[in-house]
Amino acid sequence: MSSLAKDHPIIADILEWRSVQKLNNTYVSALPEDVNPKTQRIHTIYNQAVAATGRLSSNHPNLQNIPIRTPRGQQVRKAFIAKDANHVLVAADYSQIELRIIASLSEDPNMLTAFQNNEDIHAATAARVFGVPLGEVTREQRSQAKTVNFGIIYGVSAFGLSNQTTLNRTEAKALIDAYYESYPKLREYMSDQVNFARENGYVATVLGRRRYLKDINSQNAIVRGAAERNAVNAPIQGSAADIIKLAMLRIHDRMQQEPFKAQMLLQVHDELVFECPKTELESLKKLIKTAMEEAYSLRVPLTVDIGIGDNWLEAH
DNA sequence: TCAATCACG
DNA sequence: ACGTACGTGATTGAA
Repeated sequence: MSSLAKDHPIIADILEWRSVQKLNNTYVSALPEDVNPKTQRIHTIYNQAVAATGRLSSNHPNLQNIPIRTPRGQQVRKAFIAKDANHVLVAADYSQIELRIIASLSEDPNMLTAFQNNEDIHAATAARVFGVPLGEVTREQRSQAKTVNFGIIYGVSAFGLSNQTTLNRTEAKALIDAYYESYPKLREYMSDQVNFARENGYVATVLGRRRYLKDINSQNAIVRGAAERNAVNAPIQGSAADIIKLAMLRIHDRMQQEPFKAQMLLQVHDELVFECPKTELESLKKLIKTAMEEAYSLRVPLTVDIGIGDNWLEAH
């Protein structure tokens, strides 16, 4: 709760101490213990049947939550390096895959147009909800639109949005209302998902994987509300998981065929990390980008950003 | 053993 | 009037 930081200097000090403590105890001190003496590498375990949406999860150690957001955290990520000077790390991540999926599934014309025109979706959303030209969107407006875009996927309320922003509850409600005015078919799609779940007891991803929602007709409004948010979120998060898994299979197949010496090392929900001999770099990049972008056809393009580096931080 | 906290998407 | 943003895993300290 950084909101109290201005009330007394000790608040900021405590928060900083906790953050340093977290980074040290969870990563800096712990990860060296996980280095396999034989391979001199850290090996994680990917679980295919843990997450309710169909995502992978990672443990022993979790390599899907390596820090990146703060400068100290970035120093941790920098420690993940290619095996020698002849190799680099390649990081390939889907751009806005969950919003593209909701645009495609809802068939909302305005959101489809934004992605088909390859617009900055958060700026485009801000322009619509605040009724200003795209070029006049302020940093603050884009930031608020971004928060709503993500919140929508989770089923945020005006209360939740007001806690997440500087907006009060009335302003947050106005923003959410303006959002649904801008993307009218989103609301329709979301209520269709909830109704489907009420009648069938489950929702499904693009590949047909189901999440059963036993509480969707609960008498308890709190429990029912959570299930309703799951009904909206699970097909989106789960379809993204389906799509990256298809991409991983295609990439693996093609790497075998060629064959490439490069290795697929990590999956972090919308990102794949590879270790690649520098000699293979250009052809591998092309393979990855094509396979990921063509893994599954939606009503909008899927786009993938690829970065290269001696370490995982630089590869972003 | 469990809840709180915080790291990630 | 009610409570109130999805999915994970690791660490910590109280019960």
